[in-house]
Amino acid sequence: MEIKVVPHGIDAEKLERIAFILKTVAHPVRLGIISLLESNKELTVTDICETIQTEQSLTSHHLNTMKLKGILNSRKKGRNVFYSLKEKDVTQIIRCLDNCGCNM
Amino acid sequence: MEIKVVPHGIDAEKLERIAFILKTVAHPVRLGIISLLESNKELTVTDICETIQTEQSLTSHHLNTMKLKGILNSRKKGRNVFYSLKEKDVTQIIRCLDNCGCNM
DNA sequence: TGTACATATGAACACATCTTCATAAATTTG
DNA sequence: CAAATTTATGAAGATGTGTTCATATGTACA
Repeated sequence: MEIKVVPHGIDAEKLERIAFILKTVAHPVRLGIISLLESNKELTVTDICETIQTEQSLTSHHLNTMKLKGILNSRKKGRNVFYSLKEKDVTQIIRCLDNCGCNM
Repeated sequence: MEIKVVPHGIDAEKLERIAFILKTVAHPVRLGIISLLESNKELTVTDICETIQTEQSLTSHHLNTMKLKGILNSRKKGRNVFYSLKEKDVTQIIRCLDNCGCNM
C-alpha cells in the first residue's frame, strides 16, 4: 500500500520551524500574555503581572524568552517597558486554536 | 488606561488545555508523524519509521506519548500496530499552521 | 518449535525548562 | 541626593524531556 508523503511539502526544516514556534507558545503563562497582547497593542510588565496574576520576575522571564525567540517586541519609555506582539502569525495561531478546536 | 482582559473568555483552564495540546505537538518528529497521519488514515510503526527516517524505538516512544496524551488512536492487527489521528482538532491546528503563518 | 519480524518498554544520561529568590540596574520624584 | 518604582538578571534546585541502548513481548511462518 502506498504511503502518501508530505503532500504540502512539509520538509524537515519547516517541521523544525513550526515546532520551534509552538514550543515558544506552549505554556499557559505565555499563552496568557499573548492573548492579552492580542487585544492590547502594548502593555507594561506591571500591566501584565496585575492582569494575569503572575509574579514580576516570572513574567519578566517569560517575556524575555518570547522576545529572544522572536515573537515579541519591546519599547522602553521612562521606567516602563512596553511589550507587544511582533508578528501577526502568533496571533493567528492563537485565534485558530481558539476558534477551530482544542475541545479535548 | 484601560486594559482589555480576555475578550473571548480565555480563562486559566482553557490556557492550560491549549498549552497541553501545543506541548504535545511541539516537536519536529511528532509534527512529522501527525502530518503523515493527516494524509494517511492509518499507518504502522514501520511505515512511519521508514517514511520520516526515525529509529524504531524513538518513533515508538513518540507515538506512545501522543497516544497517552490523547491525540492518537492505535489498533493492533497481527504483528502490526496501526496508528491514526484521534481528533480532527490536531489536524486543524497543523493545517492552520501550514496555511496562515509561521513564516518567521 | 525455532527463527524472523514488529513493536514496546525501561533504564540511564544529557539536557532543557520552570520557578523562586535575592538582588541589581535604571529611572522618576520628592 | 534619597526613596520609591519598574524591570531585569542570575543562581539554584526541582522537574520534565529527548534520545539511545539493550532487551522483552508478541506474532507469523517455515
